[in-house]
This record gives sequence, C-alpha cells and structure tokens, in this order.
Amino acid sequence: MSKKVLIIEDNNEIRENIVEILELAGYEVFAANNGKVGVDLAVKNLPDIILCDIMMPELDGYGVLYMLNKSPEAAAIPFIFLTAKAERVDLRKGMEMGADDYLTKPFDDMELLNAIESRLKKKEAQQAFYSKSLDNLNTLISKNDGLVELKKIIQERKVRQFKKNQVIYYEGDKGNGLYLLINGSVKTIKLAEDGRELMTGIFGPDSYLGINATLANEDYTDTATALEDSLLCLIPKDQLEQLLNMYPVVAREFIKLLSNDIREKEEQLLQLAYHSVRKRMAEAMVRLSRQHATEGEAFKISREDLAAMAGMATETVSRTLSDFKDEGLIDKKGSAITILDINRLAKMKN
Amino acid sequence: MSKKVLIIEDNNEIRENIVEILELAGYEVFAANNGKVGVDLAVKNLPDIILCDIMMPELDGYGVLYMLNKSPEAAAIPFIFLTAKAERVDLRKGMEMGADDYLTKPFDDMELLNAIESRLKKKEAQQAFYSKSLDNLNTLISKNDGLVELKKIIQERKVRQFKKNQVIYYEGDKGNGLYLLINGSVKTIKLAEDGRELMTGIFGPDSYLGINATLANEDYTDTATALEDSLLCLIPKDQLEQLLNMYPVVAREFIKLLSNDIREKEEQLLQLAYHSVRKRMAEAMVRLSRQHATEGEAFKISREDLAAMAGMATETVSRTLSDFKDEGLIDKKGSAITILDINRLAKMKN
DNA sequence: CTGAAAAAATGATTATCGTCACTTTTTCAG
DNA sequence: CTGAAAAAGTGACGATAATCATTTTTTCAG
Repeated sequence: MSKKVLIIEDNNEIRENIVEILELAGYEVFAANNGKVGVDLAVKNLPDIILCDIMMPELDGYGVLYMLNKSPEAAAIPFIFLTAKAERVDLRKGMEMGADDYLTKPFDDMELLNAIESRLKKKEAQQAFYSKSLDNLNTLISKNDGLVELKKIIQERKVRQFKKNQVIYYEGDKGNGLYLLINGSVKTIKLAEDGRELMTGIFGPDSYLGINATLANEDYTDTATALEDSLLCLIPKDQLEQLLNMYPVVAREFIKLLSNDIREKEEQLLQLAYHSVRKRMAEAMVRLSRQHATEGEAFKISREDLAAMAGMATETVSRTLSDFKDEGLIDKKGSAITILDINRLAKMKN
Repeated sequence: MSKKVLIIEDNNEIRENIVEILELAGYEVFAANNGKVGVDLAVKNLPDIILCDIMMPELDGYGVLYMLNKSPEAAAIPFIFLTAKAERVDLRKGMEMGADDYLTKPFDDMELLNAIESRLKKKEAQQAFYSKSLDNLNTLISKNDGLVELKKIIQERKVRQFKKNQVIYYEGDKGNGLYLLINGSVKTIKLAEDGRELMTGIFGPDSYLGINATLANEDYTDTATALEDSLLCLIPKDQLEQLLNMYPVVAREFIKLLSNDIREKEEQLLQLAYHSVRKRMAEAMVRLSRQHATEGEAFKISREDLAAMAGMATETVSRTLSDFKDEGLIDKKGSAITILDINRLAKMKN
C-alpha cells in the first residue's frame, strides 16, 4: 500500500508542483492551502507524513504543529517544515516543538523525496526498536494473562518521538492517558505561583508518566518535559481502564507503583522540610547517579534543573557544587558532573 | 457463654483472691503469675478482658501492654491495670499506651466487678456504634459486589480503641494491614534524623491509614498517632490482598485513593519548597478547617503539631498565629483556634 | 480553687540561603 | 576556529526564619 503524504502550503504554484512530484513518486497525496484545512485533513486521514509551510495566513506552521500535538494520534506523524531562508531564524523553535526535519525553499525534487524517505524510514526503525526494547520491559512482565495482555496493547500502540526540551504534557491538560517511556529521560515539574519550578520526578526507560492523573481521572498535575530526545508510547485512558477492570494483576501492579511513588514523595517532603541545601544537593546527586546507573560516569544536567530538583536557587546550586568539588565528592566541568564518592554523598550529615 | 477474664499478678495471695471473686461472679478465669506467661495466655486464649499488675519481676505491666499491642488480635482486648498507690505517678504513661482503666490496690469486690462490667459494656457499645457508623461509610459503598464484600469484611472485624496520643503503628513496623479510621482523628508523621517531625497526613473518620505500606508490601513509612481518642479497625493484609484480586472495583477504588494522595503530596512539596512560612501556615489553617468541617468552630491543635504540619519551628508557628490574630484572620485562646476569614487565608499571597 | 508543670508567647541574636549585580566559562551555529 | 549568546560561577548584601533564653499563659491533678 502506498504511503500517504499531506502537504500544507498556501502558495498554489509551489503546492501543485510538490503534489505532482509526489504523485509521480507513487505517494498518495492530500493537499491543503491553509493551516486549518491542513489540521482537519491530518486528523481525519492520519497520513504517514506531513509537509508544512511556516509562513501562512491565519494558522501558520507553528500553529499547525501545536494543534496536531493536541491529538495523540496526529502527534505521532512525522512532520517536515518547508521554510524560506528568511524564516530560518525561528526554526529551532519549530524543531523544539517536535518537528522532525525542515527543507529550505527552493529545494529540488530529490531533496524533497530523500527527506520524506529518510523520515519514513526513521519512523519505521523507531517502531521496530521500540518493539524490541519492549522485551526488556521487565517491570510488568510475567506469565500472567493480564500482564501479557497489557504488553500486547502496548506493542500495538504507535510510538512517538519527543525532542529535547519538548513538552509531553502540561500541568492542567486533560489526562488522556498514560505514557510509557521507552528510551530517553523525562522530568516532571510543577510550577509555583511565582513561576519557580519544582521537579516532582525524573524518569528513565520503562517508567510510566502521568499515572496518577490518568488513574484518578483528573487533569495532569505536573508538566512533563523531555530531557533528551525520547521515545514514548501513549496508552489511552479507556484501554487502560478496561485492562484494570479485567485483570486484577495489572491493577495490583499499578497499585505497587503508586504506593512506591508516595513513599518517595514523603521522603522528598522530609528532606525539603528539614535538610540543609547541602544535604539536599547531596541527595539529588545520589538520585541522579542511581538514575544514570554506572558510577564514575559523567552526566549532564543544567543548574536550573538541579535547582528545581532540590527546591533551591540556581546560584546556591552553583556554590554547593563548587564546594562538593573542592571536597573531592564530585568532579565537574561545565554542565557535566561526575560523581566521585557516592558513599560520602549519601552519608552527608549537614 | 460466660466471658473470659485473664488476670496477671505475681502476688499469689492477691491473685488467688481475685480468681475466686471472679469465678463466683460467673466468669471463666485464666491466671498468670508473671508477665511472660500472661502474654502467652492472652494471645492463645484471646480473653474478653485482661487485668494486669504493673510492678512485676521480669516483664512488668507496661511490658505486657507493649507486647500485646504488637498482636492485632490481642491489642483489641480491654486492659485494666492494677496498681499500688505508689505507682500512681507513672500511670498516665500506661493509659497513653492504651490501657483502658486502672484499679488502685487495695480494692473491694464490687469495685473490681464494676470495673470489669463497665469495660465490657463499653467495648460492646463501641462495637455496636461501629457497625452503625459503617453505614455512613460512603467512600466505598455502591451496589457493586466487590465493595459490598469489602464492607462485609470490615464489619466482621473487631474495632479497637486508641487513646489520645497513643501510637497506632510506628515507622519501620512491618505493615500488617490497613487501618480504617471509624471516628476520632489521627496524624501520621515521619521523623527526620535530628528528631524533628514532619506531618505527612492528618485524618478524620472514614480514612484509611497505612494504605501505601500495606499495598506495597513494605514496612510502614510513617508513625500514626491518635490526636484524640479514636476508634479504628484493622483490615489484615491477606484479606485485603484477596479482595484486590477478586474484585477489580475494590482495586480501582484504592488506586484512586492512592492517586489523590500523590496529588496532595506533590502540592505539599511545592509549598514547602517555595512558600513562605506565613503562606504555609495559612495553608495549614485551611486544611484543618476543611478537616473539621464547620467554619467558625474552634478546634484544638498543639503548636508542635502545627509546626510538624508546615515544616517549621514551633516558635515561628506562635509568631505567625499571633500575626494572623492581629490581622483578624483567626482567633485563638490557648490551643483553641477559630478560623475567621478562610477566604483571605486561602488567598494569602505571601 | 491552687500550685506545679506543660505549653505558648515573646525578645534577642544569628545562620542560612535567596536576590541582585556582575564576571567568567561554555556552548554552538556558521 | 570564531564570536555572540547562554549558562555557570562569584561576591556583596539582606531578609527570613531558626535558635536560645526567658516570660507569660494555660492546663490539670489534687
């Protein structure tokens, strides 16, 4: 079956030219001459890939991308921006919103076709990698029916890539499901009224995001952001609900996850309440090193994220880390931190 | 069927005298001449009431009470201390540990029999009240099989009274089940290394205690203490486990409870991290007034508990409350606080 | 009702950590 | 490799809230 391509471009000449090229190349092509129609077509037809101009009247390219990100189905479709040279400046913004590639106009036929091909291939590769990596998903696997069922459901779902710093969901968004983090890493933060952030969690592969919002039938309570390019899979709420009702083991499993989460949160509370910044920073280091497995290996994290993690000012983070370095507890150059003495960090008195 | 009484007393003369009196009164009597034997007999025979001397060699009365409190079954048995005048000083300690009454030696026959009678009656009354108050347990009631089942299990269980300030379970204790709070109120706290306390929860009727420890199959993560005389019912772990496996609705219900708990903890985290003491104290006031339902009504809470709730020093609590009073937000005399302007408290900026 | 003990309040002092302003280092596109 | 922008680090300063010491008020058994 031929792949479906959606092209959104207000300039008739360019659009028709692209349609012609793509049809000749054997794709099934849908075309829209403005953003609104484009979004409609995308949601209805769920094409395999979308090409979209940035500068358009009414709804521009960024707007289209934003709208598509709202629909879990459409958000997973590879998205390529078409830009004139002048627009290149704001392009990073688009890439951070989750666009996968961009083409600078004018481009020739081969450039276009290659870009599409490689995107489609990458998507397929991701899907394959994902299926394979699921075999490593020890968390929920056993010989039990319910869990096998959950695994199956997960396997059937499409994956979606999130760029570094791209937001996965916002605090207050309607919880439409549970995200399973396949690979990469993700932080969840809550915003205080004055705009300061507090990190409520930091996650590696095989973690679930938005569990409590989904399971409580409420809005997301925090904002999830990719710390690096990450692959995630959305398990829609209704499917999850069905599973929970049919298979007690699945429910039991989630109960355990939630219970442990509470335990962690309580621990964090105690720390925030009565531990000095020094001690809190040490705790954060220990947590991070656990997250990043191998000891002695450097990891990168911004002072801002560290500050949000330990609930303190970025300047205080800088100072404390400098102290730690002087004391031989860690090493650092730039944003890369290496833990040298995890035992002393873990046992820090005050 | 005649009621069973266990008497633990090292003095042979006194013990035999009491046995005689009780047998004449129609009770089935077990006697032990030291604490160890007494505990054994109590756990094995589960008498309806226990009489126990305080001063005994090896295991004294406090020790017996302590041991009995470890067994969920035995802990529910009414417990009466027998004391000489000289021992009266430390008696409060015993009462706080959960003893229900005390008799000062020497006592005459009628004093003894009356004490026993009234204790047994009170116990029965509690049990009856408890069954009735279960009807108000809206939390888990619906027409669904699973929940009806849960309710039945709860109804069959024995209640147990906890005195004001009595500990229900300690942080680190093996989680042997879930407590349902029938009436009264309970706080849960975590201890920091330096001994300072942080309150992780404050509960009113129809709440569950120790959910997460029980459901995660771990030790209790906090210490639960009765804030006033409270009635609780223990749902043992294995029965709960069975229910969870048989009835998805029950599991679903607990999942919701846990999820909401996480939400609250995250909110608390954010507050601790970035809110001023003033604001935190205001939040605590709001939470307490919600807990104690009727606005304008005074409630009692120690500055120490408030400090643990908001993660600050007791002196700071005093100061902040005085400020609030000056500003007409609350009224207070002694430990009794009345909330005057809940809206302004809730909206407090900083 | 009374007095001792516990709890609460207040005052004085100080350490911690956040803020602001500025410098230095790192990062990254071209 | 280069230079501009972003991130990290540093210094000075001050506000907040903890601590310690003491006084006042409340509680509660007798």
